[in-house]
Amino acid sequence: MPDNTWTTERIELLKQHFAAGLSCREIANEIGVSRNAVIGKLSRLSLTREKKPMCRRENAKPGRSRSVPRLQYRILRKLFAEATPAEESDDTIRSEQHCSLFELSEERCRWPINHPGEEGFCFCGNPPLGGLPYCAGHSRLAYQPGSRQRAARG
DNA sequence: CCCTGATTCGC
DNA sequence: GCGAATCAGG
Repeated sequence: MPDNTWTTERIELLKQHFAAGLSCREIANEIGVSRNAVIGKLSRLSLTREKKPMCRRENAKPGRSRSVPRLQYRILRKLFAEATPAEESDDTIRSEQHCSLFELSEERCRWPINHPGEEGFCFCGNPPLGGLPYCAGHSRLAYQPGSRQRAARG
């Protein structure tokens, strides 16, 4: 399907879906392109939604709002994600001896796998380094300054 | 954290 | 012209 980009047919679909009130995500999913592609094309066609999906710079409240740090937090998150692509993750570390909370011992790595409360939640269980609660790989992970426990294994 | 639309900028 | 990256907000 992805032969040519923005054939007249696709532009037609774009306009129709846009007129139908579909979100850019849905339009993109329907046509088979990325969301940014849809938005970019719409902007190029001067078809931006000038309605009120949200107002830019509407925050006129003094004091009660602290929406500044989130922006930087988002950027930092992406920066770390890029700066640490091949970093050792708990997914990379082979933990063949997963154990539950009650099966933990001094001989088992206490690194959590998956999110607490989740169905697959357990612990690494690998043999730890001397004096440390984690195995070699997870001890290294624990010391990573920027990477908190990104235990999301997918 | 997720999402949205809008703009920028390298290709 | 295209769209990923980024920005700006909910």
